[in-house]
Amino acid sequence: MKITLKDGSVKEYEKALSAYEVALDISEGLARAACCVKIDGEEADLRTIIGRDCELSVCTANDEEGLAAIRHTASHVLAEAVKNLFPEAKLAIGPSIDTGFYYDFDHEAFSRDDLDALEAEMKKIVKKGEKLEKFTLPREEAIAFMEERQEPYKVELIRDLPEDAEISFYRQGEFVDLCAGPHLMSTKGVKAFKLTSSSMAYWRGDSDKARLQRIYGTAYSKKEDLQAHLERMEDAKRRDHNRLGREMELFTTVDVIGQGLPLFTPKGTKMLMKLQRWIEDLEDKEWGYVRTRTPLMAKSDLYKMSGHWDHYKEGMFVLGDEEKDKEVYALRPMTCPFQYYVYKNTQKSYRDLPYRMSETSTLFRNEDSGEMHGLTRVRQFTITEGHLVVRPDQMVEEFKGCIALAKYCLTTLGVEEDVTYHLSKWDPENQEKYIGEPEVWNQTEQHIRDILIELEIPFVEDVGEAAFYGPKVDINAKNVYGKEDTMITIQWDALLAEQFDMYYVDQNGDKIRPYIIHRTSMGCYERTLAWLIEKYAGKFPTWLCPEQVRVLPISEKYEAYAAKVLKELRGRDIDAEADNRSEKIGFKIREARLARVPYMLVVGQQEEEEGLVSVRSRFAGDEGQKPLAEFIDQICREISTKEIRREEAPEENRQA
RNA sequence: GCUUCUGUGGCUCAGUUGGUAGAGCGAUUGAUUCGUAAUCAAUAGAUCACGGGUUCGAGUCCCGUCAGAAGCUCCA
Repeated sequence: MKITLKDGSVKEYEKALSAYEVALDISEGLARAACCVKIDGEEADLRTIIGRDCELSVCTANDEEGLAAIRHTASHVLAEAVKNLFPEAKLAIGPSIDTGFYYDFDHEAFSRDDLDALEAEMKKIVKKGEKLEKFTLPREEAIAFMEERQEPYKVELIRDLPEDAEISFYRQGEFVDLCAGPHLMSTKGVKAFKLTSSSMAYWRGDSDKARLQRIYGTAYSKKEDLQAHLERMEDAKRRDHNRLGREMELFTTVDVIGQGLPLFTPKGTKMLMKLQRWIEDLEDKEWGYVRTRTPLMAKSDLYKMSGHWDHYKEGMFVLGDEEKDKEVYALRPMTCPFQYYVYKNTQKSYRDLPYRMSETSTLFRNEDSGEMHGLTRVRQFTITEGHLVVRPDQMVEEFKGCIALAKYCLTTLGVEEDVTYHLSKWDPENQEKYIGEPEVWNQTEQHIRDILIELEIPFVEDVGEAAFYGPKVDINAKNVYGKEDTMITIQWDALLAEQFDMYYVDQNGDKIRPYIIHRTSMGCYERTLAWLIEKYAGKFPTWLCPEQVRVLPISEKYEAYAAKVLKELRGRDIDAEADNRSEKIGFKIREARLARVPYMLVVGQQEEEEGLVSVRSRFAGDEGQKPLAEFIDQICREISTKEIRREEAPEENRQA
């Protein structure tokens, strides 16, 4: 029997032996560090008996798979600890996840004190260092075994396994759990762990099923790694837009105004206006868009026509009472039908297409109260919304154009490397959720796939994420805690024109149904701002800063000169302020830094005579003296969006 | 919507077993007019989220409402 190792070398053995024994044969150190193995690319347990030729690689805590095995074992240790301290708790499931692991229990809520007690109990279990043993049972015996132990959730899991599946269990001391593995050889390998939080979770993720208590934790092979992880979480907390954005006075919320309704303060508003002026100019002057302004509300009739009244009424703010009032209105949750009527205002010829409409559009969605979060999930938001009405033969080119525009926006914001592209497809298993024929779906999905491949954009495909009228490209970004949000979406719609009776007249005088692209270029202003705050930790590119230059006279004597400098800066559309307080200059510099102002101009006697200013920048510190005019030109270049591709920011500003 | 946790001056937080509030930063005023990470002093500012309850007495205990956080579910 020949076993090929990761480095290409080959080991030969007479008879079958376990993966662990192979690791031991390679080196004792490796055997000690080993967490699991991959046999011909398949993840497997160290206990797996190898009896044939194969490729074997041993995974340690440095590999994704190895770390997962540690965490998975940690979740079993947690389950054992829970069973020890709370014997009445019922076990559900306990996998490893990106950031650690969790385990769900049917039990009353766990407090922080409970978690601390459980952590202590886990330490005891790890110290005992029981060996984990794997064994399998035939289906009926497995069910009987878990019934006897009074674990109804486990019984349900076994019943749902395929008839021919091997049903495996792991035993550590007294504790036994249904589990496919892989696991460490002993609980001793769970060296550094922490229970981070607990919360409710639904059995099988279904809000109609039982409510369980989930305990989250994280585990590493070394204390230092755990420490580093906890520090990363601390850093994330400092970048969190919901905290930093308030601290920097970009936005606030008020109890009596309501949930999910942020107020933008002058600095935040300035940033939003910079984004808005930039994107509107860009779309209109360089990408051929026309601008619309449509009502924020409409009669219920419109939503009945679009289908929203039946499918989305819960998500809308309805004004009036259907029972009593003759007419009921609702705030709009999207712009689509409004812009369709702009299109329909005049008859269009094939020559008029593509007809690209864009609107800085405020939308309202009545999200459930638990869904709101900072600026990323709100009840009122503004989006660079647009609909392109195109001839079928223009569809591919226009769709490409929308992706190119989105990419350009991301590049200008300096975040193009932080996104992932998704092709969101329909779910053929669930056809009643969508309209249109399967062939059309498969065709359009293939078109989009071809476009992404042609543009050399890496992407993943998600089943069941499409809109009901068509597939889409979603561009997602992660927040500081690793949670993903959609920033930009571009949707292919070959169906809705029919429902709204939209058409154009072709060469032969026939009325033809156009296709529609629903798209955003820069996304939703609130969400984009949140993302920028976290990306740059508040140290925005100069062009986006609400305050770009702060003028600091070293004493009152130079206030006149400072005023002159300020006037010249503002005359060139630079956002500048002067700090004329009678504080020490060092103090004023420190404050400007804390406010994350990118440039400080320290002005005093010498400068006034020679027309110079002393420049300090947020990134580079003291840049020395230069003529005022030269400095102004430099800043103007830096804040011109036409010249921006990417601001060079020091390492500390980049997201991990 | 569900589960848990949280809610004290503008901000960050302290407040021990129930005895009617404290710090730092910030703000204001005065002095200082100063060259690169904190000049000195004084002053103001809190019905302890809101509404009930227990108690001789509640920031502290209980219930409800509102708001925030984490997670679940949802995001057409």
